[in-house]
Amino acid sequence: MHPVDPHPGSKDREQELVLRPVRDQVGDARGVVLEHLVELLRDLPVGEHPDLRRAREHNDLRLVPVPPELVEEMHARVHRVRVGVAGVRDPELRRGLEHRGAAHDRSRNAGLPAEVIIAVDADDEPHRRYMGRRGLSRMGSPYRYDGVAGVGVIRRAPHLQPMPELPDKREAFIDWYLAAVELAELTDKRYPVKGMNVWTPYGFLARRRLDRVMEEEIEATGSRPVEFPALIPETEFAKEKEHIKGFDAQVYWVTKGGATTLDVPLVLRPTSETAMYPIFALWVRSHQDLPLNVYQVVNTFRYETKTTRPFLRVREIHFFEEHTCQLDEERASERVASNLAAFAKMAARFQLPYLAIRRPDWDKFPGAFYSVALDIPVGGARTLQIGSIHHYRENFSRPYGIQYEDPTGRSKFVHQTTFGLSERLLGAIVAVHGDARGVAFPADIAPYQVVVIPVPSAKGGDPTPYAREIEKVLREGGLRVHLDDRADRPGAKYYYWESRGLPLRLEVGPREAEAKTVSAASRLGDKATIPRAGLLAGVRTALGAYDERLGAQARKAFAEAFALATSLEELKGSTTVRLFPWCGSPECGHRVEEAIDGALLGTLEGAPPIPLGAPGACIVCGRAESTVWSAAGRPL
RNA sequence: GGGACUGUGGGGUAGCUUGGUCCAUCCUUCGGGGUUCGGGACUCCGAGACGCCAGUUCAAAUCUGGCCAGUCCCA
Repeated sequence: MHPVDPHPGSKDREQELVLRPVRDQVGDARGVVLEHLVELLRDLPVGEHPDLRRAREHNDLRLVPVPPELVEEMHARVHRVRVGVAGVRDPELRRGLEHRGAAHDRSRNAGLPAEVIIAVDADDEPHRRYMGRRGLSRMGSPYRYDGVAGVGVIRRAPHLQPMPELPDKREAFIDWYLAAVELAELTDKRYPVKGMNVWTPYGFLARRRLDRVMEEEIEATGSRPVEFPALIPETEFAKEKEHIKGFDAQVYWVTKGGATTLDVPLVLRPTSETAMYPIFALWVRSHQDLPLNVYQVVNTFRYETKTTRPFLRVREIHFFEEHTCQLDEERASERVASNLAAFAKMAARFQLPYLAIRRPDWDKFPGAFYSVALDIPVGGARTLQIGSIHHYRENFSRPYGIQYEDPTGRSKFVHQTTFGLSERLLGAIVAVHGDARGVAFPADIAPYQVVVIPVPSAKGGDPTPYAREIEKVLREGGLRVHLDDRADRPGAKYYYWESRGLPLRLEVGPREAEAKTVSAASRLGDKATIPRAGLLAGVRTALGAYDERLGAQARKAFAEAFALATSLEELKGSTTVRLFPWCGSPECGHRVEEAIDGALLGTLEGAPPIPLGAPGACIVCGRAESTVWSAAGRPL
């Protein structure tokens, strides 16, 4: 009998094996096992055995035929591995292996996270080659049992098995982001059109919260909802030259109705200026019709050529767009300011710190007089534009003929503004608030603010009625609450809801039922006991405190995302978004973009996000007059 | 727009170099049973895949072509 350990190792030994660091595949428990075996076999005189060499190179020892001359060697090392049979369906073979003290039955191994088969065979070439592929199941009677030396299996220590983890947010942001979004089930990206994803119920609930906040805050400034059609005739679309130039490459065309080719091709709106403005020309007649402030929340379409990502870059965009017509340039500028103020209120509800920044001329919205972008830092020097506000002056009103008669009877063109936001906000909330456990929603956005989790116990009786009572009180108090009464273990539910960003979890078990309390735990780990008597107020307080902490955390990270740059050198390979004085000249601006290998985001509207004095000499040309604090980064 | 690479159950993967032992591996997931429940339990039974279409071949997950989808790099 060879020296494979016929007796399962002690608990301690198993744990020792399991606790070895996973080599490179996060969450791949098999990696732990393989690492161990690689180690075992590291010193084997592998010689010219290609299979073993390959196995060693690829760290894949799962199906390695071991040449006979190495058998003894190997077994001398394999003693630390618990040996069993996995995947062996042939009863005769299994019995044979079991007889040699080498097996557990298949069913006991079915749940294993790892399976390592070390088979030894001295038989003919084809046999040697394929014996492993079918888990040895074909190695019954037709083959010589003597050729099989053993099948190695490492059992896990169940409570110590590493659970799948998200990629590191700092090291691999985009991987983390995609995994977090997927884990939270905010979207289903398996829809077979690139850049067009399905809104799942949970994701839709979050989106609807975002929409509500946007609608409430914009309506508070006197804007009213409208909805324009999705298709725009080419003839209208083509009226403003800069605008079409900017969107030409990314529009979807509708060229046929049934089998008939359309006389005038239709554009699927990439944005709605050209859909609305011919109608605005009809709506606006006199100065009494102004201002015209309307918004819509619709889907727009852009044929993105870059890599699409859920919420961040999509081809069907869930778009909030406000369009206004104002009496004159000054009133339009005031509207821009009003939009900025409205966004500040929205952002406060999202707990999102942001940068309002005026884009350089070469990066403004196609057709705009100027553009103010809303940017957030998302790690390193990377930034994400989450919205924009544009002043159009008369650039659109002239080609579209949007004129009014002023009080003196003179005809004038309106000055227009727009304000755009999208589901990128949801991506931003994920990006900013999410952590190693997944996404974290601010209370105003969370699909559910509170989830009640009953904690059953054999001795304590059924807590469900009490849990229902809690749920009812909170619901009647106006909270978005959900009772998770699935037949799962409480711990599993905790992880589930944390990964989905739930702000506040209420644990309700026999102890709480007895004491007439609930135990609350926030997404940030804060715990509290809330008395049943003051339940609603207590929950509200906890939610408020959670939001406050979430916001504070975000503001801290926000401030740390910026650093002053005093020379072009410092922009190169920068690991933060950089702030610096800029003279405003395009030449200097482009030098900045080259240096940071990204974009000059523009000039700050308002105070810098970190304390800085008055801007000094331009970072590029050294001119000291009329410089402005500016920012550069690498847009995502 | 140019180039390279990839596509295996719901998710992640093994197998592909060298076509055959593959009615395809493992983890997870899902359905059912038992047992359990205060931080991802265990256990038993079961379900589920070779992107699509052609071609080569006695034989295709594996080779070839086209399409579709995706990723990366360059513009």
